[in-house]
Amino acid sequence: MVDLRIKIERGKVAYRQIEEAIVQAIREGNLKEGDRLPSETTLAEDLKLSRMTVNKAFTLLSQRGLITRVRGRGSFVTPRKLNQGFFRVTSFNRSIAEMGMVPSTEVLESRVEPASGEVAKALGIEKGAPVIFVKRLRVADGVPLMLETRYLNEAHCRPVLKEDLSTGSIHDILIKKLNLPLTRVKQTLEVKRASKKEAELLGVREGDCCFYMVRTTYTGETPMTWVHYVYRSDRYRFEADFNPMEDSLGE
Amino acid sequence: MVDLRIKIERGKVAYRQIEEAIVQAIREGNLKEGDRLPSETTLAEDLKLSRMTVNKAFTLLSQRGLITRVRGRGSFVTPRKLNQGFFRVTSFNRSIAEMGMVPSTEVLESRVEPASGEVAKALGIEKGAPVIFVKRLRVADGVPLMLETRYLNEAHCRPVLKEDLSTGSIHDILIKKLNLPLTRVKQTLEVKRASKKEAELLGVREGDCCFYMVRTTYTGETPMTWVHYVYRSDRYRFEADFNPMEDSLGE
DNA sequence: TGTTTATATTAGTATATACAAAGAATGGTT
DNA sequence: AACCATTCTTTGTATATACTAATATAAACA
Repeated sequence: MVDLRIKIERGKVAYRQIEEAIVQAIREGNLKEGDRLPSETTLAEDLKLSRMTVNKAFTLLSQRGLITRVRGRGSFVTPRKLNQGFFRVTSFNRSIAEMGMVPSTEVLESRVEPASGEVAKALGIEKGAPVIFVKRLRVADGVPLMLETRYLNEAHCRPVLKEDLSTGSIHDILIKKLNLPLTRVKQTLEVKRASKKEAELLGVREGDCCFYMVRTTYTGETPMTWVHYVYRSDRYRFEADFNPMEDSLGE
Repeated sequence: MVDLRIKIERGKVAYRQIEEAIVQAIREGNLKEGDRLPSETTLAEDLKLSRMTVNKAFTLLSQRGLITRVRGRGSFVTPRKLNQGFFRVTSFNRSIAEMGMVPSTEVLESRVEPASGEVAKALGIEKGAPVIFVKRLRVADGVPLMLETRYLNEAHCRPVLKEDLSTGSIHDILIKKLNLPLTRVKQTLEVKRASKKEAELLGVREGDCCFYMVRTTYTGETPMTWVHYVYRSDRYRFEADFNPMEDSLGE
């Protein structure tokens, strides 16, 4: 059994502190995949809290997929791939943080260049018009997970270049700093073999299969960004949990 | 204030019944966007349950995004206008038709068998209980595209076996003929290499990368089907087109 | 009239308790 | 050894209670 050494401070929400402490323990390796957590009862006694408080923390961790609970046996750290909702646009940083890992970003390239025919078509601008080009490697706990190649509509997104692209999400910058609400998303997802360069950056072998997502985001009817994502398929999976309501699954 | 007319049966989990009743009220239009729900206290009194039980149901509904709770004001049905298309999954037949091809289906296997541990767990039934097993090859213009392995909750879906599984969608049969609305979908999507048998059926080489989707569909909180899909990744891709507003707002 | 103050309502959190249900461990019987 | 029943551990659910914090409402006041 692992000793968690959690210190509960008063004034803050207790079950969140438990949750956070366990996420951190997982992140730091003090809790590894398959490790058993203290039982709700013993942890409650240790922390001088009610079992229901610990129970609530465990329930939330279980809902996040971080732990698996089995009645009569105990609670265990879930071994799992990383998840991302395919039908959702969440920031990379947020989803990684939710999995209990530390996200980081390496900016590989970043410049203004004239749009190629393909880019111009995707962004609905004229060929040769300026676009912002950003290439970044997204990392979780030091492990490269995803390669992002992004083109932004320069006419609307120019101030992005002044921002620090190695920490924040571009998504957030557009919404919060440039006040460009993303009102529509179109994306496709397929499987692609890693090129030599992609394989090097992602730390896989050339020819390994990756998820390949292409996404266009719009403000109103104006395309703002066109992004290609290459995800390692051994470390990533897409997850969705939704209410289809009525007829959406039919045929 | 809307009268929910919920009837709590004993023997079933109470907070799930509340959850389900409210989801159904929303689906049937008895609760509309922005409508206020009864307060936790009054609903608890009505149903002769503890407030904490109602609180748990409301918390879950809030986590699912179906209701919004404001301390001091009450709980309200979340407006979903901005999310149209968010909960959509383009079905196999529809996407094939959209590409201008003719979908067809070959039923490979179809029988009732006792549930393995894994299947039992997925469907929330007892190991060894009967399940309907269906294996089908989905084809477009004569080209095999997807292999579907499906387990159905026999207790609820028995009449499915009388239906023609080579044309219609099983979803349609459940919804229209058995009156089992599919109210919730959970699915994961990853990349998998084709086994020898899968490769033969799909007409690809063994070890080729495929999409591998696992989907559980629910009627209320009861799992109805558990399906594994293996898609040829050279011929198939996933598309989405939706409005992400709500997700973009949150931090 | 407009503003402040007190009060009621409502969700958020925390506790203590109780029993149910699933799994593990034990011990005895055949 | 194999099998069965019993007991223990652990999570799952439900209840009753208490207090906090955000909001709304009503009353008091200037």
